This record gives sequence, C-alpha cells and structure tokens, in this order.
Amino acid sequence: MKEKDFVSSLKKGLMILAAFDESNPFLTLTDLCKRTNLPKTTVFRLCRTLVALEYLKYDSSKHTYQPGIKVLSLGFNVLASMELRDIASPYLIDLFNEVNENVNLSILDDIDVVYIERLKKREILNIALHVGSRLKAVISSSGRVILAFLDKKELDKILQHKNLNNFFKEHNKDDFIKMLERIREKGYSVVDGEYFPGLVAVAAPVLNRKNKVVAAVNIPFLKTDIDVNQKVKTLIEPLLKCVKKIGKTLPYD
Amino acid sequence: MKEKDFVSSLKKGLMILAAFDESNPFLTLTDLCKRTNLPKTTVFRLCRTLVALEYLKYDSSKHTYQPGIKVLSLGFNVLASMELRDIASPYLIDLFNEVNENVNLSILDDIDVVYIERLKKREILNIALHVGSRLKAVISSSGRVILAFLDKKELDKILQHKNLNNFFKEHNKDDFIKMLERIREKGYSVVDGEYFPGLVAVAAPVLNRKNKVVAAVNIPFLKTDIDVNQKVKTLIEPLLKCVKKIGKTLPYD
DNA sequence: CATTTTTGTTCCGTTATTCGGAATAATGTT
DNA sequence: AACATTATTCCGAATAACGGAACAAAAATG
Repeated sequence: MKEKDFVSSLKKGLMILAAFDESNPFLTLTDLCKRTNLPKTTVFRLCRTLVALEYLKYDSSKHTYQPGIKVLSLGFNVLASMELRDIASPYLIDLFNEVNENVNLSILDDIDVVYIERLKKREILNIALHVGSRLKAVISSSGRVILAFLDKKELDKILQHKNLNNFFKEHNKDDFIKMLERIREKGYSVVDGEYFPGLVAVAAPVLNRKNKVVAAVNIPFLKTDIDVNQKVKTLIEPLLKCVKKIGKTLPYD
Repeated sequence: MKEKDFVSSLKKGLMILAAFDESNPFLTLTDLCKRTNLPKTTVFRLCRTLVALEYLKYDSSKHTYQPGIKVLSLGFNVLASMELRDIASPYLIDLFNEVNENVNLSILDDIDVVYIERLKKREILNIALHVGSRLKAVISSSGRVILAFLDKKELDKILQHKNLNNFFKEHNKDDFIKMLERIREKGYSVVDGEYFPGLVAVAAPVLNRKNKVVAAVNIPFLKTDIDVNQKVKTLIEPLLKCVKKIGKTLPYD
C-alpha cells in the first residue's frame, strides 16, 4: 500500500483542505480527525501549518477551522488558464437571458463531469451543484453528450474504468453505447429523472473547429406540471445555437 | 527562521500549486524550481505526489505540469460555503444586463480585496482579473468603499498593516482617511485612473441588515471619449439599487 | 552528425522532521 | 462541583523527507 517516494504529509494536508464542503464549511479539530481518519496531533500540526499559510482560518472562540479565501487563488489559477470558460461565458449569459433557466458549462475530467461555469436563476429550489462540482459522466446529461461525441478509443478507455463496474452491473453496456449513438445522431441528450426524480436536463456538446468535443452546455429544469417534450423543444434551438457560437469562437487545438 | 511545529513539506507542496497562474498554466520541473527556490529533487518528489493525488497533471511528451481540475474542488468548497455569492449572483446578472458593463463582487480579506464573482462583457480588451484575484484594498474602488464603511477600530487595524507602509509613504494617511469619509457620505467610490491609466471604476458597499459592510460591487469601464462624470451618473443609480437589494436578501449576522 | 548543454530521473546515506501516544490544559455539560 | 469532551503541549522514537551526486534523456549547438 505504500507508494514509493510519496510525500505523505502533503497528502494529509490536502486531505484536510478537501474535508470542507458546502454543507460543512466550519469544522473543529475532532471533526477533521473523523473525516480524515488521522490522529489528533497530526491534524493539529497540519492545521497549524495551514493557518500560518493562510489557507485555513481559525476562529478561536468557536474552535472551528474554515478554508481561507486564499485557496480560491489555487483553484482559480486553473480556471483562469481556461480559455474555454472565458470564451463561453458571454454566450452563456445570452442563453441564460433567452431561456430564463439555469445554464451550466462543464468539461470531462477522468470519468467525471466538472462544472466550470454556472448561471443560476433566483430560486428557492436549487440544485446543490456549483463550479467545481463533479458528477459521474455516465449519469449526467452533459457527461453523456460528451461521451457520445468522443472517439471510440477514448470512449472505450472511460467505459472500462473500474469505478464504473457498478454502473454497468445495473445497465447493459451495449445498450448504453447504443444510447450514446442515438444522442450523437440527435446532437443533444436529455436525461429525465434518472439522476434525480423530477429533474430533467438537456445538454449539447461544444465542438471545436476540428470537431472534437471539448465541453458541454446543459440546461436543467424541474418537471412540475409542464409538458417535458414541449419544454425540451423550446430549449433545444437556443442551446444548439449557443454551443455552435462557442465552438466557432474557440481557437484551434 | 524556523517556525515551530511547522509541516514544511506541506508548505512546499502548496508553493508548487501556487506557482501556476494565468500566464503560466504550464510549467516544467525547472520552471517550478526557479519559482519556488526549491532543489530539483524536492520539487520532483512533490510533483510526483501531487500527480498521484490528481492535483497536478503531467504531460510526459512536453515535460510540463499543469494544475489538475481537482484543485477547483478545493477552492470552490470555499465559494460554495459563501451564501453571499449565491444570494448576490442573480442581482448581479440583472445589473449586468441593465448597464451592459462588467460587474464584480468582492470581499475584504486581510488588506486585500478578493473577487468572488465576476460578470464579463464580450470584449477584446479585458482586465486580467478573475474570481480569486487580489488587489490591495487601498487602491481599488471596491476596497476603498469597504474601508470607508468599516468600523474605526477595524479600519485602523488595516491601515496600520506593515505592508501598507510603502503606500503611506506616497499618500498622506490623514488625507486618505478624509477621502474615505467623503466616500462614506456619498455612498460610493470612484477610482479614476489611479490603478491603471484610463481605467475608471465605481463601487458601492453591500451592507447587511445590521448595516455592516460585507462586500462591494463595482463596475469598471474604460474612459475613451466619453464623459466620465456623465457615465458615472448613469451607473450609480442601478449600482446602488443592486447592492441594496443584495443587502436586504442577506440573512442576519 | 557529433558534441555540449540543459533538463529530467534515480540512488542513497544522513539527519532533520514528522509522528503519535500520553499527559496536561481548557471548555463545555449535567 | 464533578464529569466529559475537546484542544494543546511534550517528547522520544523512527521514519520519511531531504538534497547532493551520479546517471539518463532530450535539446541545443556547432
């Protein structure tokens, strides 16, 4: 289990930073111990270091740690280096204004789909996903549409991933591939309630000028009393226009 | 120089992640050595660890490292935990649509102002600032307006910060404080070309229901041939309305 | 194409540093 | 006030991080 030449204290430190999430922005020392399975003293020492580096903030009155805003600069150095996001952003705003629904931009990372931009309506009910959130590609509308437009070779590599074994116990692989083919023909994907009951999403691929998928834009909505097919129809045209515009604006590979 | 009980390998690992930025998304091993002043072998070992943890990606053909998208999840755990951003976002879109200028939301962190949301026009010329970017509070419109609405005690603490010594060699401190008072009276700040020649920005404070500043919204624009005062006048009203709405929607402290 | 220079990777002995159990201190709880 | 929980300090042991040097692989140069 021991990996060779591996700086474990770095790993442990990052485990601590990663322990915080949306629903747990404040954690005490013991919380962190539980979440990381590291001994108290170790966590304490690492936290002290992270506080000194300002990646963590400590509230001495409540004995809670909180990620410092400085970690943003880590993450955003990645985003900033993504031309895609910059280019897409204005077109996404247009789309958002046109359809008046939430709009997301995501890319494929390993077997996951990661949100890199997100425009949200003012709503009480909102899906707890944000920029940086990950979803299994196989279950999300964006993921499926990206997979559908991938080269066979790349697709195979992903579908063989061990972490998808469970998924393919419940879903026939050949059927899944056939479904992807149908998505490719149509040019967009629709996921209706599979991820979460009552939640529908349509997604379209962003193709660069070499016709390679680089991202996907999706529009999720709740099916209350509306006719889903009708709704999808009204969304598809603006969505497809949007991804086409983004693709055209992208630089060559 | 040695700090007590300090996990230095964690620090070094984070130095590596922090070495990447917008203009340097790809770095080689030697690049990283230069930027961090760490010995080759050490950097190599740390990079190997970060790659294994997927916080770094390695392109073996070009011998370059690149931050993995996974670091996003670190940074965004912070953002996600910020109700403020969530609440403000839709109002910022409204403002953006209304004035058709870039719109930024930022908060104070130490003596810096950090962007936590940013809406951008489709433009060739764009300021190279993004979510996570930091600016000295004393020189930015957002920073100044936040400072202006701070308690005297908090303000003093910031103005005494050692890293501002240089600033207060060139600027008289009393004059600066008087300027802040004027900003407070007006309710907004205007920075005209002080940060960058030809760049103007107006900013207004987001006050929570206890009348405490929690953030600022600003609108930057380039003064080409337009009348700056005129332009400012047209922006102020929508801007002030926007921050008021955000403030009202915020939860109690 | 041969030579030199730069850059990346492995090796390995040394020692500093991380480690974590146990003791102590500080908080909170009943 | 007694107890329980959580945070912090201490310290000796052992590991794991360190970095110089040697080696390998690319690039650059002539």
